[in-house]
Amino acid sequence: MKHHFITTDGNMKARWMEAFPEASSILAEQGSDAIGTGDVAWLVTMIDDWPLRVGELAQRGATVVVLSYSADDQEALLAFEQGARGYVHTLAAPEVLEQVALVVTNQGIWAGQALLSKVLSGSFQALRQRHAGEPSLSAPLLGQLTERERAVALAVARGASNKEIARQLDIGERTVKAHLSAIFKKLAVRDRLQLILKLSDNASSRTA
Amino acid sequence: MKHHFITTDGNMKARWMEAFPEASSILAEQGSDAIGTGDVAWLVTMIDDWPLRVGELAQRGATVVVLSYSADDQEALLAFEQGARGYVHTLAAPEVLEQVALVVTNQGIWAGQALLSKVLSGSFQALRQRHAGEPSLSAPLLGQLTERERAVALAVARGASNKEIARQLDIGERTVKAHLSAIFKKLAVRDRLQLILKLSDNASSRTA
DNA sequence: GAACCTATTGTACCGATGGGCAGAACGACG
DNA sequence: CGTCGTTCTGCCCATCGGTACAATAGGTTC
Repeated sequence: MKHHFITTDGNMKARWMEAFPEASSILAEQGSDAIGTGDVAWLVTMIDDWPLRVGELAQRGATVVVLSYSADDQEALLAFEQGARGYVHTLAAPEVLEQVALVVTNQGIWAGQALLSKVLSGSFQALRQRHAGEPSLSAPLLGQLTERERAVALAVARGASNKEIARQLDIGERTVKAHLSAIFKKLAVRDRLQLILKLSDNASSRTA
Repeated sequence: MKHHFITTDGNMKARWMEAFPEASSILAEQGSDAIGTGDVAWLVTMIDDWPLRVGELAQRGATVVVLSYSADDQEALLAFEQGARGYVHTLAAPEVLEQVALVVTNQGIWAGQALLSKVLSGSFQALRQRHAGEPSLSAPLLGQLTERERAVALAVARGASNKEIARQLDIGERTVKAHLSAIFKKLAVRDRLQLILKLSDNASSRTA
């Protein structure tokens, strides 16, 4: 496993050498033939078509880390979209670079804290909606319920109370509870709150 | 910061002990009281309601890593959806586990390569849309709330109970109720159910 | 300083919720 | 015919959720 630093001028930063004394320097104009599967390619964003290069390298089986002077979330996401495994500041300390290498070569990713929290908190929502269109999650969710349970589940998803559901379906409130208990168990949620969240996550693509 | 391995049988794998000699073993049936804020909770998917446990632990401020025998993207996604910071194979080597711990305790996430490309490429488009449009999904709604009320509202939107919110914000359950009453009045909803629906409605109508 | 907002917590009440235990009716399957 | 799954219901009980009626304390505004 080798380290390659791909730059526009072929100049290696001192701290790069410090972190990886064996690393090679590659000019952006050069081809990527010297980079093999499993190698780590460090690529700076000074290169005009760096996103393309990232994709190309990732395709070849290289582990790509993008080095950027800016801490731009959009840029980072673009990098990851192209298949990069890491996104680090160009001026990162040698110890950090070693840490990054350790992580990315072991199936991890490396990105800034701010970006990660965004990805985890916000974008997963959208991603789940994307997956919801497939018959993988949404259909099996309601599909594993009986007809009556499904009716109750949908009523709950609208925010109805047990009493309201009972009236709507013309059954006793106790029966609604019974159905709900079955639903909770089947869908592995603890209460109607979680059920709403679970359902709305998978239904928003169809109701919206 | 402690490491806790939560399993169905209480049996710790040898490599777990190797990676974290100080780690404790917790039975799935047991409560999570021994796990504190900042601790790392390693949770196996053998546990029936592991998604729920993940959410619960994450809510408590623990750093959750899901251990699974299968490398299932959907499962991993579910894990992260519930607030897990890592998703790693149950049979991962001790060195890998240590790396995972290092990453997740530093605000990083850990997941398999295949999933990451999916997640990040999806997130990229989601973030891009979001940044192009309004700054926040339900900004107008949350904007009329105080900082504390907003925190409570967001916790409710995740499906948290009053007790969980109290733990999370380190305040009394009674105080949570007080904030909730204020929220209900301001947003003109009758209960947390409607609040969730109102917040999620606002989110989907904007992205659609 | 008074008025006001915010955050915090208390006691108490009551309806809503979830589950345990139990039973009955019905259709399907073997 | 017996078993199983589904639907429906009863009673009881523990907990949760929301609110009314308070109080204390730290800020800001006028």
